[in-house]
Amino acid sequence: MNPDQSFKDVFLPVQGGRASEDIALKLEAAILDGRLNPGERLPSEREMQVQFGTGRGVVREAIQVLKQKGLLEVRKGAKGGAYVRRLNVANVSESLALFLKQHPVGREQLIEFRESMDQTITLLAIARATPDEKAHLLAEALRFEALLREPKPDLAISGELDRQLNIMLARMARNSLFEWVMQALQLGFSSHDHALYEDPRYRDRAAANWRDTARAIADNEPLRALSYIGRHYGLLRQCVAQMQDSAADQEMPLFSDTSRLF
Amino acid sequence: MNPDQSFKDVFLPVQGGRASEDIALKLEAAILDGRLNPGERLPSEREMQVQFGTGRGVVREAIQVLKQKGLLEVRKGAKGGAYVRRLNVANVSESLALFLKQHPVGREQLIEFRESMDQTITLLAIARATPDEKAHLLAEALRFEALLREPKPDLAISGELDRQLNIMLARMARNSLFEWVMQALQLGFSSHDHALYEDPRYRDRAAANWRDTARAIADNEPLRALSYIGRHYGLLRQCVAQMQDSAADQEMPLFSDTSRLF
DNA sequence: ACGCACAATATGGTAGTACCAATGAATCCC
DNA sequence: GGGATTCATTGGTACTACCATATTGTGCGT
Repeated sequence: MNPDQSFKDVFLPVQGGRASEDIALKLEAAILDGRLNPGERLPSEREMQVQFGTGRGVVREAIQVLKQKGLLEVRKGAKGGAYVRRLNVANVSESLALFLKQHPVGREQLIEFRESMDQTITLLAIARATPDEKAHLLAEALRFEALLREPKPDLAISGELDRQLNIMLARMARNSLFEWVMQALQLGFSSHDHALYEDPRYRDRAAANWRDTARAIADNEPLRALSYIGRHYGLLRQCVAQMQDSAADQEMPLFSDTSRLF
Repeated sequence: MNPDQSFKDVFLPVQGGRASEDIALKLEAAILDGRLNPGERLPSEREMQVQFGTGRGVVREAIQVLKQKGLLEVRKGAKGGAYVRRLNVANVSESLALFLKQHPVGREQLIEFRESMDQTITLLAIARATPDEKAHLLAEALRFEALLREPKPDLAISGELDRQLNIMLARMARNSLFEWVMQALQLGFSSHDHALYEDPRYRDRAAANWRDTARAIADNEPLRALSYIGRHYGLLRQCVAQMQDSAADQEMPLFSDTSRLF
């Protein structure tokens, strides 16, 4: 098949009703099956307008949709235009976070889910990760612990490090799905863990627990590791329950006036 | 990240660069915090065009984005317009499926992930589901088995029933996250299970195994249930491996997982 | 020849208008 | 009173013009 021909096939006039959707679907299909690769640049809007035989508006709307999906990146100015982009988990996380905002899930459900994932991840990591990786995880856990023992630890940095530890562990499980799901959950809901390290009463215990977990993994002790995982989530449950109690009087104001929006 | 939430600002024209994004963010925020509820209708495009002080194009683009996100549903004609919609898992599944199309994950990784989820789900379901639910699951599993024992079973119906069984089981775990994640995975990747029921050599065994699993759950026998779960995925692994052998000439690279390290 | 300011150009972003298409409601005719 | 017709509302599309911005080229001055 002539690559030029297949490339030009993407930009054919649409006949159906919803022109912008058709164009978006054509472009998406072209990207997904490799006729358009990440980094490549689509023709300019005015050019596509001609090649699709439509107005510029529908081309723009199609580009908007694909941009929102994370498939395109649009730049202004000369040599600008729509560039094919490689998807990353952030798009899935965003979609998931949006969904969970309309379908609020209980804290306990979220903790429970993550706990079960972490258990599996830990077992897989012990079985599959290299000794170097395990040593590195332990070293990072120790660094994390030392950082949290500072008199005034930087919570932003420590939160990021905690996130990194989780991702590192998930990666050691040698199954991208665990890594991605954990990442997606964390991107939208790191607030709970944040609380754990904010409170000085839990901070040290949580950090020490991370260290023990990493050591158990490095020592190839699955049951001990699982025990520490359970302890981590036990602390988390205790912490969020306590925060909920102490902040019981703080009431969120209700927004019920739709008239002010327009 | 921090849009100005002063309520009066929504009346004013946008001054920054991306007007359509601003409008989309405003509307999304209004939907998420309840100022616009599912079923409600937004003003017409021409009306919003005036109220936002912009052209109609940017309003349309904003609506397109929110429609793509699943937050709006647009109808034509009189009494048409943009209606606020309640999100469902399908949007997350779609996003996940799109991501996985650009980051192909190995069959084994997918099976492994689902197996670990199913194990947890099964344990939770045994502990939490009512006897009625367990009896119902068993009844459906028996119906499923009977259907697959027909001389020429309808694979479309049986596939749907298998999906229903999985969702039912996930629901019995009393944690929506498991249900949603399983649903999201199934919506995009039911092809593997389909293969299991296509091959007559595996069909009967897989169906009988579903029945045994359901019975073990109904009998509150967690270890036996886990054993059957393992057997199910063992069959699935064997089946897809066999199909891969028989179609060895058709090679598809499953590992493009060469993501860079940070 | 070099470098910096300035102009030209390409391209997305926005505004505005006009018209088409579909849909539901009001109206009219039998 | 009921069915067909007309009408108004509203999204869908086309076209044009202009603005904002970023890259590229050009020319002037040193």
